[in-house]
Amino acid sequence: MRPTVHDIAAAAGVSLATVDRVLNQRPGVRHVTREKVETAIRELGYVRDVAAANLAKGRTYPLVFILPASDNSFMHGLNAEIRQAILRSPAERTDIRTIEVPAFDPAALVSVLEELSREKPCGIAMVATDAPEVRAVVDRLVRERFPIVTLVSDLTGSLRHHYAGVDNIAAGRTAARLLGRFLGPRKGEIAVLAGSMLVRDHRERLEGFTAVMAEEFPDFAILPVLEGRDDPEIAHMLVADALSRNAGIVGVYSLGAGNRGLIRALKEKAVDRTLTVIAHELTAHTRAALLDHTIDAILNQDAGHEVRSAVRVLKAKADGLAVIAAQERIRLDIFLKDNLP
Amino acid sequence: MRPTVHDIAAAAGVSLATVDRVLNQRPGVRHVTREKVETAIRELGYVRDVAAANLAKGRTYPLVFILPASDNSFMHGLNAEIRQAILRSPAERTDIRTIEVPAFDPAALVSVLEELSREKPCGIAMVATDAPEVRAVVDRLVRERFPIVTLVSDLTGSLRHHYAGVDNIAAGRTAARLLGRFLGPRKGEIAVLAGSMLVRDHRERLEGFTAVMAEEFPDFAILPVLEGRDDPEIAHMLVADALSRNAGIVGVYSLGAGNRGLIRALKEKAVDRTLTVIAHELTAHTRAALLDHTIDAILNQDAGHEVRSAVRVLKAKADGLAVIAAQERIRLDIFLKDNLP
DNA sequence: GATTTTTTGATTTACGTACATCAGAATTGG
DNA sequence: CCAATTCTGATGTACGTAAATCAAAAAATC
Repeated sequence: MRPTVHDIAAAAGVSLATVDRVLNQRPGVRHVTREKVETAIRELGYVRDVAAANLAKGRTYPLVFILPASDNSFMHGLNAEIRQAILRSPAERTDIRTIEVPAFDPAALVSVLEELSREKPCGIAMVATDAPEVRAVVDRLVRERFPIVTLVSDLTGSLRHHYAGVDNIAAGRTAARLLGRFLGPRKGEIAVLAGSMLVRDHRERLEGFTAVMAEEFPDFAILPVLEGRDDPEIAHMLVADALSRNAGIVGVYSLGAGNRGLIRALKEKAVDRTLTVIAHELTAHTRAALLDHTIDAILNQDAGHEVRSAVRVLKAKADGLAVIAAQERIRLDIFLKDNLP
Repeated sequence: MRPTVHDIAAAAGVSLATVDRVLNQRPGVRHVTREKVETAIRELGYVRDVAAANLAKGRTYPLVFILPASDNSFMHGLNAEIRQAILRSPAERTDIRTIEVPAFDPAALVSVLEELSREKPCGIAMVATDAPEVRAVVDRLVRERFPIVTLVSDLTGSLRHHYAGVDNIAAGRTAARLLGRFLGPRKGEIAVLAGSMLVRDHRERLEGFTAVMAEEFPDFAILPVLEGRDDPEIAHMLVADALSRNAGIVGVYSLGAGNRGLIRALKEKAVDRTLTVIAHELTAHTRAALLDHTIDAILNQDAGHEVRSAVRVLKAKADGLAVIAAQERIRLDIFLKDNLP
């Protein structure tokens, strides 16, 4: 049986009230007495029963998710997963709210964070825009003991407690190796379609991708990056144009969103040649394209896992508890035609 | 605020005691009264606060994990993860025990299950040996309302509530596509190293593998399966022998354990030729081999996820609650050199 | 209609913790 | 040594549920 407050009161030779004062850092305990209690806590290995404590306190965990107002299927999926988490709120004692901020707008993000610092939710999950001024506020909030996790996109060198997202450099490297190996001895050019080089995840994917291509598959030439702004129309235009003008393209890496346009361009322009294509994010469109061999592999991050992980981590941090690191690691999913969920 | 028992008592116009009788299916409630209460429960959307209930009941979840006594690194890892889960028991109110049974021995498994049916744990997780007599007991236990999940290896056509493991046919298919694509236009023979064809997971992996090879990469000839009994020594001998005698081998698929022996054989015999190798299970050895290019890809199932998922599912089933299906799906991890954890 | 049986209500205690109150003890300052 | 202050103990209530007891009411049986 795990020890209770009564046990530590008895062991320390003090009353329940004193134990309570120590546990909840209330004033009015002499230093020596506090030490006695803390010793007993350590020796008996007492850990507060969080469920009982939450029941007594009527505690809920007010959490805020800050998301960019981006209209792409990944963000829609992320939103949907947050709604699912909200549906589970009663059982998990969470109270989740989302705030939308303009995408790629550090100032907007900063002002939202400033405002939240007054409101005092017990945790913040944010899709970070990677800018120094954002890092500054985040670091300040962390020092003020706000649990903060970054979601999907991390904040370079900040003090955030946790990052619930994939390692995008590793993702880019993986894409490069898959593409290089799939292409084998063929030579040629490789087109890269990104959303915007202003986004950290895209920059990192590209960085990992070019690094491995250069190190291990130097026979391929990487064409200048096409920036599709995560928009299917623009992506379609850019890719169709590139394919028309350049017969030497043997591979495509799409590291952002807007894959609907990419797929359309591939179907129009690449019927005759065999192109190897790797894309990010599993959606209805990319799934269909994988099944009909338009795409060869899909790299994916599971938004549901990311949201659930963020919630678990924030709750744990709010209670000062440890997390299971392996459980909270967000994995890069690699989907081929054969292992689709 | 979510409704409590008091609210449904008031709404149904009955006393707390009656509500309690209905909720905990105690006798002594007239049919009409029970219906009134159940209507109120539905209309108010009442859901029992599991934490409070467990506190009141002093409930713990006695769980049993039945594992084969196999001496390979995957099973050691699985055991280690169960020990981790046992360390978390106090916080999770679980009470986990493991039972070892001889591997591939349906009779032993059946007798353990029979015994457990008397002991009445609140859930059973088992690495199933796929035999009709095992299925028969499992189905009987499920009908007697025992929560049962299969772990790592499933039980064909049984009524088990859940399978916490990967889809091994999909794993084999994925291995085939990776191997086929990595090999590209090269032709040649492919060696397959398995543990034993008596194990369902190995059979399924092979089935998936040969299916995709035949459909999509018919230019490769698959050599007769080498059965290494998951033993590094035997594996080493078999693979070394195959490589010596057959210069046409271009690829190797290792779908079982004993990869230490495989790796040794590859380093001895395949220095001169470029072999493409795909193996299962990420261990210290396979990881090192992936990093030094002896192995090209590793397929993996995360034992930690499997154990935690099994525990979550069993607890939920014991309480008659729903699980988050997407969360409990065990994914096939594909590791290249670049996305190792 | 009286009796037995079944159903229902009212009340209490408990789980482990939080939090508040008040009285009494120990300590400190003068 | 007394007063003021600081600490500590004792006690009670609460959270939402479980489980038990006993009395009272309702229904079923004869």
